[in-house]
Amino acid sequence: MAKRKPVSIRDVARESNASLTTVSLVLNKRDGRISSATRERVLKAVDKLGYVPNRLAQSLQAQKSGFLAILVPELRHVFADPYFGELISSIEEAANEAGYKLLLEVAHKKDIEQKRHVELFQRRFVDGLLCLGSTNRDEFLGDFVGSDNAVVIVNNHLPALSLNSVMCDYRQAGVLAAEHLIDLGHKEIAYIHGAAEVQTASDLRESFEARLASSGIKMPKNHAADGLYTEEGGAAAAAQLLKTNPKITAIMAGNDKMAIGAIAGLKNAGLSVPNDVSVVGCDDLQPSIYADPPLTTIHTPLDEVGHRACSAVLALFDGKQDRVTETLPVSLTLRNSTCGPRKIR
Amino acid sequence: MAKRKPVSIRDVARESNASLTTVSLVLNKRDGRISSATRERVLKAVDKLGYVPNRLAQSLQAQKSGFLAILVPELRHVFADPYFGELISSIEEAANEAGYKLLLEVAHKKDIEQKRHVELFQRRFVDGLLCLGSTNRDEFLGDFVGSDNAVVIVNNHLPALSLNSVMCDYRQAGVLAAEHLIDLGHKEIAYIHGAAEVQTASDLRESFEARLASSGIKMPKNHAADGLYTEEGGAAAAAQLLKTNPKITAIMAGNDKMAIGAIAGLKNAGLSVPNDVSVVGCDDLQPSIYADPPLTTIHTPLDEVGHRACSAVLALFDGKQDRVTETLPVSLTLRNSTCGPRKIR
DNA sequence: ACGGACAGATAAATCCTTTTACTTCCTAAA
DNA sequence: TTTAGGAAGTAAAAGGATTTATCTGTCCGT
Repeated sequence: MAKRKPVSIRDVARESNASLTTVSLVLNKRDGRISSATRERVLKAVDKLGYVPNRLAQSLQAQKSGFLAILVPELRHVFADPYFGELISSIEEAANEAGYKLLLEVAHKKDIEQKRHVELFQRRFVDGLLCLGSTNRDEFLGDFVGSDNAVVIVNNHLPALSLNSVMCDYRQAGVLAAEHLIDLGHKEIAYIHGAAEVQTASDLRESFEARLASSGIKMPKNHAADGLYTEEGGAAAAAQLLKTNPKITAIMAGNDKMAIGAIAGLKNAGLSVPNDVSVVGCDDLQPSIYADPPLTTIHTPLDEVGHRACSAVLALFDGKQDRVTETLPVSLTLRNSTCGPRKIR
Repeated sequence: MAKRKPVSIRDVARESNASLTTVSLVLNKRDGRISSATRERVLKAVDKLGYVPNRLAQSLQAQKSGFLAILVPELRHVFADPYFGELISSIEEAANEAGYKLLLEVAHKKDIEQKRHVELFQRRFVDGLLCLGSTNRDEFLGDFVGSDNAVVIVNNHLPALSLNSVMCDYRQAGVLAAEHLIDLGHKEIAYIHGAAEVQTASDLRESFEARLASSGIKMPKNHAADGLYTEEGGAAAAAQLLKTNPKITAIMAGNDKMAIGAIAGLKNAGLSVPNDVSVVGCDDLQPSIYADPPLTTIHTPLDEVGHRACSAVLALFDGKQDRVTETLPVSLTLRNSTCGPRKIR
């Protein structure tokens, strides 16, 4: 299988007895000044030779790659996480729509150390970058502050760095979740939180606690536990919380994953959800539908976030916009993991 | 924020009073014939100007893009599916290791109609292509047969098309699952299958039924139902199967997703898993661990598949290999969704 | 018959690197 | 003194497209 030499615009020019310029003009429909006879000749040659323009040459000349990169953290099987998956899917839709292709970038430590993330732009790999799962610890993102690179933080924001972002309103999420539990009559409420270095996680927790407080419900220190953003962590946290504080009747988790883990942990401890303990999640990803019981959770419009983030990064690249910070409203999705508190224990 | 003009090798040459060639030689370490004084001058200039080579120009000249594409089917939220996610993660690892970047391609119908998948190569977008979730209906893959493009079908094979592939042994999977249920003493066994146009799905089913048959266990037509490769489908299929054939004591599902759905469907119908009905899945993806009960399933080494598929596509591109068909062994992962059949009903 | 306008087409520059094929200048051997 | 050979370096081509500036003609008006 010898590699056939690909046809170039030169071959088309020769075949059709026209100049490179003419061929290029015809192909790019800037052919106002080309006679239809010539145009036909050129198109026939293109067809005959099966010519397709080499996009490396095009990009080199146009000074744009036509690629956007998606940067995800270096976690085990990160792409198998439906949170990232849903975002990626929606970004892909929008990118495809706009004629862009998507590059996958994992923030491998060694790449970051070598400033590969900056090279992504310098070396013309991409026109824009969408950062998923960023945390306050990702200092390398500072390299983009003040640069003219089109970078958008997706579904998060970093108070320490002035960067563009498109995200859900996690403060509103906290309020909605709190109000739901308050409305159901819960008083002894616990919280399973994700990593503190994720700003939206802090936002969620703070607003949740603040809303409880404003209704006179206090959350002591020992009513909070770290769920490590994993099912295992959620399960362990739930088990421990109820062991330490048997009076707890409801648990809010920082995301669906931990909530689902929490349900498993509670069941394991012989408790029934929601009859003994109500559980609320946050994200509303597909697995929450198939949880047992199906999870009551805060719906975050990740599709919308993905689409807007993609539009934003393109607007930035095109210079149509200078700065983007969008916050999208969330809502409560009621399923079967919550009910009123048990009367007596 | 005006876009700064990027530094090119020209600027470095000027700054260091050397020729383009010299700079290039130094940068590419083919500098045997460059004096160390000159080398130093060049490197200093590179450093001072912050020069990084433009990879579009490099790729254009080298006639290779340094990209591999991952082609996935056009399914809603395809990236949120942990099956694809796990494969993508492992492919990414291998690609990164080899210095390659990954491009995401969704097989959108309109793109396929326009032969965009072939253009991926013709236009030098990628050096190789990894096809996930392909089916016997994907006739467009025929465009790659006999071409010199580096294309690998990942975790599947297409009998109608002579293409490279790396996959798990789904025939062995069927045998292992069947033997497990036979060993437990089951006689009334049902099957929830995925799409018939997925070859490995047929392989799995056929070998499963054949193994049962060789132990004298027949599976009548009405012991099989389509689970549509979704949780919902699995749930519906399980419910229907048990309604029609109340004597069924075990169900094998074509993948974990349908198995988890089946468990939900059975529970919903008031049946207990595994005490009333055993359920076996196939894939061994993360959610199967957190199913309730944790799912007994066939472990398919997707990580290994991803790694090997990536190596294969690179070997093909480099011309080190002409044809690849690998089949990797699977194993049974025992969890709690199976036990012996209930005695009486 | 001459200048201007316009249609149709093209040569050459540009984007940025790598690589091939020299050119110079020395040194050491004959 | 010539000459072969090595060391150090560079001009130019190639890779494939787009775009700018320019060049022929032709036709019209005066």
